[in-house]
Amino acid sequence: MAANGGGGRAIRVLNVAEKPSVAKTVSGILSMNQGIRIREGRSRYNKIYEFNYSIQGQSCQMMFTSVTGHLMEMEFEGRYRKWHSCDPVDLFEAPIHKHVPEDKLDIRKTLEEEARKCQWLVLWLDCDREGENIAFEVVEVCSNVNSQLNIWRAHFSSLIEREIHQAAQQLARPNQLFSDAVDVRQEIDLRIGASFTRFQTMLLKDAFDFNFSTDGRNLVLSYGPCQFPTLGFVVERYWEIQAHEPEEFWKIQCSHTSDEGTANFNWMRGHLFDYTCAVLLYEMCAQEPIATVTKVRQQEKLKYPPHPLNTIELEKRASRYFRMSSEQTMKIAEDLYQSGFISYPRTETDSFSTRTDLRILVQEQQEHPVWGPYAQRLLDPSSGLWRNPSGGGHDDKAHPPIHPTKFSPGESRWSEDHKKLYELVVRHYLACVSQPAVGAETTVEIDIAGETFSALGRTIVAKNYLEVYRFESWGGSLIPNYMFGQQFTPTSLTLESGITRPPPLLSESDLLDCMDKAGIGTDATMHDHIKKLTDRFYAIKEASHFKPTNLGEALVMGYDDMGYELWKPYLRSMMEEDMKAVSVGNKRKYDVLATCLQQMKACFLDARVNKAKLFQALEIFFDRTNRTGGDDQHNHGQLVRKCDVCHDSDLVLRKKPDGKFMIGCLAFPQASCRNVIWLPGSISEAVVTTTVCSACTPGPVFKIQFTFRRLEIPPNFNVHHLGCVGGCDDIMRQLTEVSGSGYRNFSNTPARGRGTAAPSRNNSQNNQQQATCNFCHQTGHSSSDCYSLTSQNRNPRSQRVNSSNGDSPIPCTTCGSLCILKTANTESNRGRKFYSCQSQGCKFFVCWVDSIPTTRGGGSSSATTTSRRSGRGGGQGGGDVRFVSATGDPVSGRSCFICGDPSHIANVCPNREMTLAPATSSTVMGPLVDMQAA
DNA sequence: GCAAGGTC
Repeated sequence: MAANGGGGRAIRVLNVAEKPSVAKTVSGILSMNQGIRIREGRSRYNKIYEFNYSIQGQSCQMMFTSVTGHLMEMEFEGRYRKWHSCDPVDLFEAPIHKHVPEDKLDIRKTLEEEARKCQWLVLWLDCDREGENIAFEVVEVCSNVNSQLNIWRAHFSSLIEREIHQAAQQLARPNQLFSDAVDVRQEIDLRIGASFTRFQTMLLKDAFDFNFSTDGRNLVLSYGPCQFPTLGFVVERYWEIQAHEPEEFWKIQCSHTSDEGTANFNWMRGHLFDYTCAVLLYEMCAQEPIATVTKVRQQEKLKYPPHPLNTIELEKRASRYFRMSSEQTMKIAEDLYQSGFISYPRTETDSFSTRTDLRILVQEQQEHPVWGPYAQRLLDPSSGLWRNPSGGGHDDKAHPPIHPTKFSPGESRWSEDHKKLYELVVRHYLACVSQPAVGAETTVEIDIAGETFSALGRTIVAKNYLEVYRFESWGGSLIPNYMFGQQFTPTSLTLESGITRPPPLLSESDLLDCMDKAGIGTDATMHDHIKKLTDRFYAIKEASHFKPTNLGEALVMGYDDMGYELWKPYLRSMMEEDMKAVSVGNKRKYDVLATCLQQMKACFLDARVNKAKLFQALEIFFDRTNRTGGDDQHNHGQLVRKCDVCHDSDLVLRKKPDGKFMIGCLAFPQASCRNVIWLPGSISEAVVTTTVCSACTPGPVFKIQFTFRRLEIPPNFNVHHLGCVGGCDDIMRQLTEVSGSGYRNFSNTPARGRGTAAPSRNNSQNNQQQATCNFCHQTGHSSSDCYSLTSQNRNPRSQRVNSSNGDSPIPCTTCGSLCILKTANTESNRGRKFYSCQSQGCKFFVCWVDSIPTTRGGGSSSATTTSRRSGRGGGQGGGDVRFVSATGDPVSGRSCFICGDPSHIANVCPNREMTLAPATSSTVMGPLVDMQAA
């Protein structure tokens, strides 16, 4: 800032912070807590601090107050605020303004009163884009009552004495570009959110019988650029789980027990999906089961403490360690912050400023009965426990990482959640400034018949931070000592099977992670978006994991079927990039707004044309109602043109309760305009498009895509017609003459080709309450639980494996349910057929059909119901059995190592059963041979 | 009855 000349009369300076706590702290620092007076403001929370200060030699009488976040809200003007006042598409252009909402009026009043008395205004808002935008809101309010104000911006990134004084002495001007970027976001969020929310709510709410309780709340099917991608993550994972087809794999497991203990050796190949290959390798090992130690490596390993805590980490860890929801975490954290026990809880920063006195925070914790002794050792230089914390690379330049600010052994008013969260913040902080845990690791590799196995042993040499950070552990076990070149016989060598499992549903921690990576929401709002999913009945939380409801899944499915990625995070990411471009001056605010809104409007109109996709998706899960209010969009109407009679309101396309279409003035019946165009009664569908008629004036007159009922129009007319009602369209005129208008049809002639069956079709097709399934026509389950619906019809995205129609199911040897023949579509096994249990709880993989033993010479390659696992592996016929590979070739020229017969391999040897342990779900062949005894 | 962003 320019110097203002020294001395002279003191000027009055109004200082405004983003929150009361900052006003208080900064006032304390600048006044050095001397001569400070506190006045009440109009608002209960926002006090006014008065003190004297000198800025670049200029004496200042400082008035320091605050707002509470944004002072203003963006809103549609007048009639557009009412849901039925306009077509939702109008919201892309409807006039908007910023205003101070009711609950902020007292803050505005304080600012106005103070601003009138001052010459300068200094803005101490947070140093981020939102802060800059709030700064301009404050400027607007203050300038309205005092246009002479000299306006300055203080830049500070932490509430540290030196930095605050520096900020006060180096005032700059507020940055309009930063603020513009936020204006862009606000406007886009409002227009997209309101238009899509009204559209889908009015379209679907009454059209379906939502068979869940709304707890007396009004059902709103909201859309938002943050909430929908958050829902998208939940649904996508759910689909991934549904699409998962378990695949069996095989691995060789080796263990060795000596006087010193047991070592479990893992196969370096991990596991193989090819059974035959695994058996071959296993046979080789089992035939020459001498293990030779090929490598012994001992090294020191460090396990580092976590980075300092930011909001997302706090939420994730509270969810993981205590199963606390992010919403509850933030509520408790806010309370702890308000009462002074922890620092500001909404921060992206995960590294401490070098100027922070880290030790003083530890000193305070020395008194604690549980972790106090650790804090004492931490401060003792001879313990060597201290370590300057490493940073995680994030810095919002406004707040430090979350850390304890005041010692407490636990307050009497604290809930269990308060205690847990305070303990987490303290222990996390102590861990951050501690040395990493030290472990001694021993890796031993052995070779058996050319196959490599390895075992890991670990002992913890120094726990260090793990002593205080009880939430983390570092498992490890001792293994016997081995020497390079040493040979031994394994205690057990088994071929084991496993089955690939689908990923779990998203936990809150996973969801926060997805949002963080995709840039959905901010640290202060992420938990709100998650909560919104449950509030809107889009998702439920079960055992700390999120699962989409039918409603949530159907909405995502509907948009997905339209081909839109409105439920994916890309839109938000693009907006974020545009905002950055605006904030650095690379793009202009109005250009970004215009482009984005134009694209979104086109998308909205497209979505409306394709609304049948939404209906189809919801019909899968819910019954249709007979209520005509279901398609409010049509009842309200889509804009066709400005009314050419009253010249005030709009002419809109409407669908009447009897299914006929008409175009009427929006002013009717409230106002007197009765302008109406009756459309042919033969129309089955009509949707206003974005195409503007080039002939009709005054424009724009939007063309309408009509669909006619074939039997009700002459054969030489097309059933599809892009028509205009402005007077230029001869086809429309002829069709109106031929089939009459909807009005005449309604009163005189019953419409042809129409019955009352339409609603009942849906009722019977989708009634989930019935005991008989509407899809497979079997009793005992509803269609929503029908397997065929789950795997194919209901979710077109889970067709990674297709059920084969032509083959009969076989009984499951595990659960008694039915196993059905499927075709794999995985990369490694594409086209192979296999049996798999259809029971959701069982998921038993039976076998690859092409690997099932066949009778030599019989030539049959058809699938049998034999299960390898059951030990009835076709081996009853003695040596008359062989294995065939997927290509039909013999897999090996080797003899059976059990009986020596060259016609088969050991897996199907008739003598094998004598050596087999009873089949279990995880161990197939072992322990095959007790090697020590052998 | 709509969004997301501040914050109390």
